[in-house]
Amino acid sequence: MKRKRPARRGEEETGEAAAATLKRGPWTPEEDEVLARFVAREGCDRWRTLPRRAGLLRCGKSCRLRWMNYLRPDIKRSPITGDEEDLILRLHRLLGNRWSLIAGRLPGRTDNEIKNYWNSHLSKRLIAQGIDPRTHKPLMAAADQSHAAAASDKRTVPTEPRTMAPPSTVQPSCPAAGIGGSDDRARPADGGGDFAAMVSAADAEGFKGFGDQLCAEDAARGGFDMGSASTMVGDDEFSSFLDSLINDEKFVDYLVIEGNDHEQGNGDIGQGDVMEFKQ
DNA sequence: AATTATCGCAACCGCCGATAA
DNA sequence: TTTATCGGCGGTTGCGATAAT
Repeated sequence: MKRKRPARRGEEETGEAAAATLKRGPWTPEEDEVLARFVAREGCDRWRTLPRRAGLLRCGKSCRLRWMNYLRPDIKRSPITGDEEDLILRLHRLLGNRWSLIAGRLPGRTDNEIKNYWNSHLSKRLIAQGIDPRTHKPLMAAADQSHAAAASDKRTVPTEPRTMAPPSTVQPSCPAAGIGGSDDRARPADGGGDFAAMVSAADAEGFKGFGDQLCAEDAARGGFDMGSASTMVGDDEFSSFLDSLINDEKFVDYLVIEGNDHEQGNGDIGQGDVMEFKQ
């Protein structure tokens, strides 16, 4: 069930009243300079009042976005490398469309950049190779699955509510902070990225450590929630956990898939399954 | 050379959970 | 306890650049 947004807030920042006074559209170099200077001088703790204090005719959201996605000094301008692309693929398979979480693992990259790169490059390439970019499974199997899912539920995306980590685990977004990584909410992957199943599968195939701990605690609670998990074990440990999943052989090998599953149509990527993903 | 289609990126929109009042 | 505000997120749109016809 969607929560009704308070009208006042929307009117304030994005509504017609604001549109009459606030500037929109592409940022000018002058605006960029004003914003960058102001953030360097005053910091970026209160985006809502920042434009007024800085003398910008933009809404706070717009300023924040411009800073986060373009003006921050630690942003990489270079094209996404093969290694980064590989990491994006693995992380997307683990996390689904959790772009900020994915960006948190790629220093210098923003969630918007990764999202755009995924939508314009990687998802198309996967489709061309017969792989469903949402599930990372062969398209035929994915189609079967979604068909089955549709029969029981109109939605293919889990309707679980978001779980946001406490502020203590949320990194600041000012210059000193890394890019991305502010999303510790870590919902289960949208559309087929069933993280609990994935962790269990990884565990069943030899993954030990956090998988055991998280699954056991999850079982006790009656449901797995990666957001809680990351909070529960702390950022460093969660980070290590993620690293271990990313680097796990199972996910390294996933770049190449054997033809068997295509024929069997079960879509599962198990041990020995190798998914072709070459440029 | 002109027109149309496609692509990629920047920015916006609407929603959410957290939190201050 | 309730309500308003805030920061942050993912999804979507708009537009300029480029390619194709």
